[in-house]
Amino acid sequence: MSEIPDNYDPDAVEPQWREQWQDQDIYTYDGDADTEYVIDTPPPYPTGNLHIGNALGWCYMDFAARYHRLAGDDVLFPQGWDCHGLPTEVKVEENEGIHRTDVPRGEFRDLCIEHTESQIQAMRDTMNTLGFSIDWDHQYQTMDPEYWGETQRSFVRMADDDYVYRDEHPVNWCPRCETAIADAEVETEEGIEGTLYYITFPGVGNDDIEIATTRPELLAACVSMAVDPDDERYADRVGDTFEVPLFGQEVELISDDDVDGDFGTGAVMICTFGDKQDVAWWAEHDLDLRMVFSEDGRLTGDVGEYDGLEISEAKEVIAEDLEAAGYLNDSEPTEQNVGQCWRCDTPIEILSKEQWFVTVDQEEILDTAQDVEWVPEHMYDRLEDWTEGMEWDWVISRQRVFATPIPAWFCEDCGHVHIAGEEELPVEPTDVDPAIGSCPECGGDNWQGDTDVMDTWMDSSISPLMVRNWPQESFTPTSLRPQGHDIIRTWAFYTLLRTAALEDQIPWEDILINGMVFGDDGNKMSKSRDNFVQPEEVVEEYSADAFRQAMALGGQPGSDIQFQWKEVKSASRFQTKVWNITRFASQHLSDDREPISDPAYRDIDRWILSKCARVATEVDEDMANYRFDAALRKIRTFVWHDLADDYLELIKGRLYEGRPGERDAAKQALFESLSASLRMLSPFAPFLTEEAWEALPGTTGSVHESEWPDIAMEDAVTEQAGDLIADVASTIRGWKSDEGMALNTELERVEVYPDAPPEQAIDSYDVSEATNAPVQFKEGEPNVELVPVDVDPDHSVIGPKFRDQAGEVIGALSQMDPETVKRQQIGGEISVELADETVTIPGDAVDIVEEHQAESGEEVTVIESDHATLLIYE
RNA sequence: GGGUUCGUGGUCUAGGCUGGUUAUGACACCUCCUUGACAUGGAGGAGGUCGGCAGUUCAAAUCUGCCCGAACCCA
Repeated sequence: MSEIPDNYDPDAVEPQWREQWQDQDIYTYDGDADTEYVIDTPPPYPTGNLHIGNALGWCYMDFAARYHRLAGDDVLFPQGWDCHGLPTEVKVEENEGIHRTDVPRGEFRDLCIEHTESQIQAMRDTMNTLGFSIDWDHQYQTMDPEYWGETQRSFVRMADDDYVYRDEHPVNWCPRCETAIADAEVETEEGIEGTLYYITFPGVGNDDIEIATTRPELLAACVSMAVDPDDERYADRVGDTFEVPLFGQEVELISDDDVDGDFGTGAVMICTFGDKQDVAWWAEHDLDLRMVFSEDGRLTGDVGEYDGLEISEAKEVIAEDLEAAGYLNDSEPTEQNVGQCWRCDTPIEILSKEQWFVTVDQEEILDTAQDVEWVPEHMYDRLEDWTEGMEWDWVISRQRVFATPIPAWFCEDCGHVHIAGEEELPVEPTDVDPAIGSCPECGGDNWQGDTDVMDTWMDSSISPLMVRNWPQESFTPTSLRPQGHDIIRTWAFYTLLRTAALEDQIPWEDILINGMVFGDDGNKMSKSRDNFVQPEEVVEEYSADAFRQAMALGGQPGSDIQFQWKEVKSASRFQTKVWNITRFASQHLSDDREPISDPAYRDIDRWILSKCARVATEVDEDMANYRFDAALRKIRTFVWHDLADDYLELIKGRLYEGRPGERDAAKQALFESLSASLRMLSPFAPFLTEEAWEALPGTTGSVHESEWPDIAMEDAVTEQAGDLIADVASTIRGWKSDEGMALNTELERVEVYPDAPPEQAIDSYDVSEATNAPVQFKEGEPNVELVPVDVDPDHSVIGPKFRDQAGEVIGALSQMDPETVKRQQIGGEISVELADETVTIPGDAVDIVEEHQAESGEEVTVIESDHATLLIYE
């Protein structure tokens, strides 16, 4: 016996274990076990705030990590930080009141690093609060030279294999961030209000033509015009020449299938570049290149008086001038879709720039993706759609500062481009000259280090390699990649590409896509809707364990879930229940209890152990398949209903006043089933189960270092017997409650007539104790009137036999007198009269529902329970 | 416009792939009950045309098609 607190107080318990676990290093990865489970944890952007959506993903990882540890795997649960990027630069500029060009590059980088470190600390705190079993010895930051040096190595190797190349090509350009961005970083904003202008292009030696455009500011970049080849309005105009209004260049009308004849006037101008379609036409028809935008989004070059105007200004001024000059015929409001920078929502432009690219080999990426197990399966479709729709290679250079430097130099004398050798990495080419010394082309030594840096996805897309200690160790795929569906086209896509290119392997065995977390009102969480919940709030009000359970039960992994306070509340109640069960057990168990080799188990002991064994097997499978919702539900049902409601009540008699041998057997089964329950529950509620584990006499160490239950006690016959006993006990309990009796009211006797003859004699000891009544299990029929009350046809027998007559047969059966049906059933066959014939059905095609009824005046109460008829004598 | 997912009592959710009695559980609601782990508990109850329409079938929440509605991705 031991004394443990009456109440479970998570506010006191959780912080204490949090600290203790840190000292104990219980989540440490050994690295030399036979079976491993390695998580390619997402490196979040250090925003300083781990929001509830992140928390859902981390809960899933932690459930998997803790489960695999119990299952005996050597688990690696690392944590990285994707530090580089524009938001930090902007934040630092804001905080310091500077522009990034105001200070030397190195100094600006240092400010970014300092800022990032404080942000990481805040997020680590939240992760620890929520009890994630991260191995902090395996932490990485992409801004550390040890990391970005490897990003550079991956760049160098991919350049050697011709995946990386430098070229001039149109790229998406954010004029605010003043950098190239990849397709994946462009988001299309729908329904932007714009104006559609109808503009006359004077014919050169022929009639004028009218085009419609939303972007008059691009007239200076106009290099051609196009119509649908099937458009009869322009059938004989293709090949004619026209003069671009205001700017004067002459352009030719061409035809192309991609022109939408129904839009505007059916004629469009082609500019370099208004959008991707322009790029396609430009390439296909070998048109001129007229770049009129600067990197900061102003008109420049051959634009005459409009030089220096911002795009939006230029649009207005040029429209006015067109009108004044008589070229503008009409204008009307229109809705358009605009590509925007995903970081700052600025409409992007397309500029032709010399940049670094990574080849997108669609086939290689899809082959790799197909070898990965996608959970849920359909998420693979998203990747396939995106991959097949890729038109351009991945532009990886960015014109920024806080990112991995591109390890390359340009020879100022001859223009030769030199890429670093692996041995000189990590390298900041703007600070040092290449190891090669003089230029291999011209022998000069005027090197200009590349000031461009890499897309941050170049860092994070090697995360599985880095987790696997690449390149020191040969790469074997990690076990799990968890991530949100919003970054399938980026992180998942790039990682597949890179691992295939660098190591010709899959990056991970399984990819688990988590859904989004909505607010309690079903809407997307937002501060303005006042449905915004921060994980810390939930911990404060209830507990981290309750939060984790609510996340698990929100829905099956992959689907979006709704955060619900009521789930947290019910989880919290369950924890109280678990605590009380543990408290009860601890009152009866002692630390010096020796396990008995051959306990004198009664039926109900074998029953709870058999159930427990089956639950452990089922939950094991659910956990392995990432069905955390189903797993936790099964554990809860078992603990609450089988263990607490039924088993505990049934063994109280033995525990309080049983003979020693039988009492010890009950103790042993109680210990086994509770200990197994705590272990199965520990991935979901690590704090509660650790506290309970410690309180439960007979356990040692941490529950998180224990093993998955292995109870070889599954036995269908015993379960059937136990189900009957539990059924009888709870039926009597329920009846007493209905009758307004105390639960311990003494009864003269209860006779039990099982519906199906049990395969073994039923042990009535515990149920008699629990109900305070001698319970006798009888064979045959009770000596009370048995009244057939209903006919229950078996559709699966009658259906196939009578096919389209089945409905009629079932209808007729239900009209028959149950008494008559029963009499016939005893003879083996039942004849059923249909509208115009009589059919015979086998007796086993129906069940007769019968009720036992006490004849009036008898001193007995008859109750039908799930599995038996009970005769209660008071 | 294309693709994916989803629609189950008041709310959230399981089941759906593999069609067959009374459709799971939680929260809320109503009634009753302090019994030696637990009133943060226990016993019982009410509440559903499984989005709609058609089809396949003896039989559809489940399979098929169309429609309506929602979310996400892409154009």
